[in-house]
Amino acid sequence: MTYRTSEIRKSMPLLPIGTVIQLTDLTARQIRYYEEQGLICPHRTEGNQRMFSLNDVDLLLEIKDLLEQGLNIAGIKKVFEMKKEAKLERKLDKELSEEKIRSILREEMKIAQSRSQKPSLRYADVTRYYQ
DNA sequence: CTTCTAACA
DNA sequence: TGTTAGTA
Repeated sequence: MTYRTSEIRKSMPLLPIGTVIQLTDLTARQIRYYEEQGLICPHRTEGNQRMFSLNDVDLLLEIKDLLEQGLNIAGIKKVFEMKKEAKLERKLDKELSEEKIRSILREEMKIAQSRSQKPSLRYADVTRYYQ
């Protein structure tokens, strides 16, 4: 299973608030309040009922943990924003390295083609990973 | 019976 | 944050 499909599963809104209460030991009041403060954003059904994903549960457990460590809502917001920035940076780094790999493969193919009309074994290997 | 919003002794 | 009232 790919990383992306597992992320889709974790983002799928499946749990009603009652289940989340059991999973987190938070009260309904607390969960709704954290949403009101913008820390979480659970999906809503047609009947306006909240449906939480596994990611939402993880987020709530993290909120609970940070709260127990003495942080207030504002502090938690800052922590989340920092994580968001860190994710963005890692994404940019990843994209850069992938582009780097592609450019190397392009060079490899040029070299391989200039040496013979028939693709070399190495050239065949390379093309499997290119586009 | 569960969940939602709004309000407050 | 707890709790309650009145809904859906």
